Amino acid sequence: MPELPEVHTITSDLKKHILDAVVKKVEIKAGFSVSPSAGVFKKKLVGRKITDIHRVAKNILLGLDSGDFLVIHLAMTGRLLFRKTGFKADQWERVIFTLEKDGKIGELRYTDLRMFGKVKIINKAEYKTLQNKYGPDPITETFDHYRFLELLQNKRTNIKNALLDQTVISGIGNIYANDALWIAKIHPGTKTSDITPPMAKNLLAAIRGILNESIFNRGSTLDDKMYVDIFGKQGEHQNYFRIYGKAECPRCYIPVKFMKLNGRGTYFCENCQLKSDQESLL
DNA sequence: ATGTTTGTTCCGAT
DNA sequence: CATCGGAACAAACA
Repeated sequence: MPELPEVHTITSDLKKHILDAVVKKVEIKAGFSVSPSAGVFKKKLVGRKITDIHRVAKNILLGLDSGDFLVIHLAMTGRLLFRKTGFKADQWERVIFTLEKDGKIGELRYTDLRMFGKVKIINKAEYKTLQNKYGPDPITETFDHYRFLELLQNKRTNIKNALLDQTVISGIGNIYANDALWIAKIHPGTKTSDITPPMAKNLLAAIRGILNESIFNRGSTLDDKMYVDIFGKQGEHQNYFRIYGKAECPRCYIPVKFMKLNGRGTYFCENCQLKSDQESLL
């Protein structure tokens, strides 16, 4: 479930609590695969110190003193939970990392219901490849709406699908794509070729605004409670959704339209989110 | 029981 | 040949 704000929240909390910790033990539960093989994975991890923690797109990266990186992608239902040793078992445990910091022992638990998430060790070269895969990060990189527009113009799809394309702009998922388009008053089905410079400018500002607001609110926890922070606490941003999951438009108070666009649930207001061909009539 | 789900990747189609 | 979009991945819930 996590998108950029949720991954950001987890990453910054990890940085506060487990930076400089040493990995004492790694347990991989039956039925879950890590990369490389479980044996190599453990060998590259046990005894290593975590010297750097940051986010790349929706990936959590833990830099090790060996130069390798532990990469965790939570996909739809992954969680990272920081627990005291002996704390009751969590649901859907897949990998347990035992850590020691300042003489204190704790566990970082990777749990994942659907197991779409990825846990792997990569080297420096693979880290470069990972970084290069992604488009600009809307909150950590400085780029303007001209560059954004250029990236969009290279696509032949609708704007919502382009926002979800991590090679165009990274970190946005379905929820924030819906809300950003609503804030920018752009119809999700608008062809990227119909996006004008003012639209790109508004949209980039909307994306940055909504992502930063959600980070302030420590991310969004939906009804299924899948996203929680490393201490098991829910986010608050679900209380501030604009159009995602809504029945009526907060601006127009008319019923929200729902459709499937590229297989993803898409909410929009047909009154205030205009397609560009309609916009030209204004 | 069938349909739905915050993400990504693979493969067939265009 | 590059790009797009649907299916698949797996499990719980309504």
